[in-house]
Parts: sequence; structure tokens; C-alpha cells
Amino acid sequence: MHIPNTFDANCPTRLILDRIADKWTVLALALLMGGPVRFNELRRRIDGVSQKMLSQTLKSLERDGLVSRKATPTVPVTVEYSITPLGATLAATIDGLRVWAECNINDVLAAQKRYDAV
Amino acid sequence: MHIPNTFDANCPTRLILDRIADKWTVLALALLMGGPVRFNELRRRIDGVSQKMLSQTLKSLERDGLVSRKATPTVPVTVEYSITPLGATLAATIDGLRVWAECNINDVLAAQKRYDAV
DNA sequence: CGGGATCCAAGGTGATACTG
DNA sequence: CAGTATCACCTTGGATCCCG
Repeated sequence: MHIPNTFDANCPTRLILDRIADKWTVLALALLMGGPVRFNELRRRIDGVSQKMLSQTLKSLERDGLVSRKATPTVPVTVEYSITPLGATLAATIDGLRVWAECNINDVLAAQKRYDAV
Repeated sequence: MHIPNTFDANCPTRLILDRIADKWTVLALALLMGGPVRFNELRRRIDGVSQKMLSQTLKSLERDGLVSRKATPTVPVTVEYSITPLGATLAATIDGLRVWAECNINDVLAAQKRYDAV
């Protein structure tokens, strides 16, 4: 398996990318790697996400089989989201991105500065 | 370095994600791993990208120091995009995503089918 | 608490036309 | 060939209100 030299509109990569290539998805997945988290807790931990976007994101993740949702009928209701085995394999990959970001953010910012100076 | 339990709005991960978490960026970066490619060639290989979005994407990538642009003043002009060393390290990480997609697309599609059936 | 429904503003995006 | 400029659109996403 090597790099294709073309990306068809519905090749696997595009299909997956169209679903997960947005920050909320990546962030939610990353956080859920640490264990199950409840809705509002997740919302607090992802700075700036609206409840609409978070619920939308989680619903997509659940549909894709990457996250599972467990509601316990307490009063008021308690909902816990956790990562599935499938989701965990993706999250591991995504975590590489997080690590890259932390290691290279300075280089990127420096490049931007240089570019903008011109 | 381990998983944070919070993502601040301007932590490294968010800053990077805000710039690269869209399909065109990821796809362009992946294709450039194979070596320098010219503008229209890139456009042909990324099914469905408009010239506007491609040029916008490439400009961002150049600004971030991930891709370099070399114009040779032939007539008509020839422009070649290639990945930088910094970009290559990111592309390697991103490639993990592509591989994951190819390996797990069927599981994801199956999960979607199951979800939609309910 | 964990959402769904609705409304609305903003800007991302494509189509088209033009240029060096 | 490799873009830029303009415009019109239409989705995205925030704000708000409501409900079980």
C-alpha cells in the first residue's frame, strides 16, 4: 500500500476525510481516548464548541461506529460517550497529529511570520 | 507528552487543526509526498477541487512553511509545488490517516448502515 | 442534564470572466 | 499555464428557546 497519485472523489480517503476532517471531530476523539466523558464535561473541555456542533459531531462519530453513547435514565439523564475499539485505532493515528502540532507549532508560526513580512 | 484533558482555543493542536483540518489541504500534502507537482496537474489529480480552492490551499500551505513554490519564467509560466522538510514530517503523519482510511473504510460504512437501519 | 427545533447572519465556495 | 477578481449563493454554525 503506497501513496496514490490521484484522489478520486469517492475513494476511501476522501470518504473518511469528508467525515472527520474538522476540528471538533478530531478534538472530541482525542479527548475520548482518556476514557468515557459526559456531554457537558466534553463541552467544557473543548473550548469554544457550541452544544449544537458538539452534539452534531458526536452523532456523526456514533454513526461511523467510532464512538458509543450510553444513556442512563437517572433524573436528570446522564449520557456518557466513550470510544469504540475501531475509534481507538483512529484516535491513535490522530494523536500523531496532536504530537506533531505540539512539536512543530513554533516552526509553523515562524514560517507564517516570515511569509507575512514579505 | 501525553493527551491533554482540555483543548484551549489557542493551544498548538487547535492552531494547527484550524489550518490543516480540511480535505484539500490533507490531499494536496499527501500528493506532494510523491514529488514536485505543477498546479494544473495537482488540480487534475484532486478530483473536484476548484482552481480557487486549490490556489487558496497551496498559498496557506506555503505560508505555513509546509510547501514551497517555484515559478520558472517560461512562456507560459511554469509553477512547481513541492513539499518542504517540515511539510514532509507532517505528511508522514497524515499518511497514517490515509492508510487508516483504506484499511477501515468498510467497517465505517458498515457501521453507518447499521445506524441508519434503526 | 442532554439535547432538538428554529431562526438568522456570516463567510466559504463555485461559476465565470479576465490577466501576465 | 497559473492564477486573480467579482458576484451570487448556499451551507455552516451561533444564538435562542424549548422539552423529556
